[in-house]
Amino acid sequence: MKTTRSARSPLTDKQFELIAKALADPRRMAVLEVIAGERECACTKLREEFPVSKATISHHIKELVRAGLVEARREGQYLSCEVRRDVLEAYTAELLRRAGGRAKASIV
Amino acid sequence: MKTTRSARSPLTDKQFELIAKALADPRRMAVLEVIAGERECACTKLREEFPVSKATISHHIKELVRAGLVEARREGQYLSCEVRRDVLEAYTAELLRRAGGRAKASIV
DNA sequence: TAGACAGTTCGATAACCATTGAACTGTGAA
DNA sequence: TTCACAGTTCAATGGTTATCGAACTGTCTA
Repeated sequence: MKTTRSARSPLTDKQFELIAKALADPRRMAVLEVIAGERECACTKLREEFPVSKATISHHIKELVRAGLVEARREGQYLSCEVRRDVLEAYTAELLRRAGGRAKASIV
Repeated sequence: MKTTRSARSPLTDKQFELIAKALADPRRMAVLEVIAGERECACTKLREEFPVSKATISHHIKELVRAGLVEARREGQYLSCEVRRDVLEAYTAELLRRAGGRAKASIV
C-alpha cells in the first residue's frame, strides 16, 4: 500500500526550513499577524505598527515571501501583501507529521 | 459573549516564541524528529545520528525542554526524552489562529 | 573505593541575522 | 520634466546562538 501522502503537503525540506526560520523572529511573526489581519497591506501601514525602519520592514516581507508564507504584488506604488493560508497549513501539517509522535510513514 | 478561548492553547507569548525559535534550527528540528520516532531516547543514540558533540546534543535538548516541546527525565544514567505532542499541537493551533487569515478575535 | 560511562556546564569562537542610514529605483501627480 | 513618496538594495554593526573541547557531576559496576 502506497503512503497516502498527506496530499496537501507540497513542502520541500528547504521550504520547511525557510518557514520555520521566518516564523522564529518575533517581529517578523508580528508582521505576519498584521498582514493576516488586514485585507490589503502596505509597508507604510506596517511602519505605523512597529518602531522599525522601512528597510527592516522590507527585509522581513522579503523573507516571508521567500518562505512562501506571503504573496506580494505591486499595486501602483504600493505593495499589497497577503498570507498564503494554504502554505501555513501545509507547514503545520508537515510539522505534526514530522514531530507529532509515534505514527511512522509505514503506518500510513 | 466572551471569547471561546481555544481552551487547548495555554501557550504564553513567551512560550510561543521559544517554540518557534526551537523549531527554527534544522539540526534541532532533526533531533526532535528522532525523539518523536523513538520510544525512549538517549543522547548517545542521538550522537550516532548526528555528527555533533555531546555538548551540542545536550544544548539542543535543553532548548527543546525549555520550549516545552520535549519532556526529559533521568533514567539511571540515561536521559529519557519524549515529545510533548499536546504542546506541539497547541503551537500549530496558535500559529493558525494568529496568522491563519481573516477571522479576528472579535468574531469568536 | 576506583573506573567507565552518560550527560552537563563553561568559555571561546564563528556564523548567522535583525537592524540601520544612505543611496537607489520606480510610480504617480503637478 | 520635477517633486514627493513607496519600497529596495547595500554595507556596516551589534546581538544572538550553534558549535566545540575540556572540565565537571552523577550513576552504575566491580
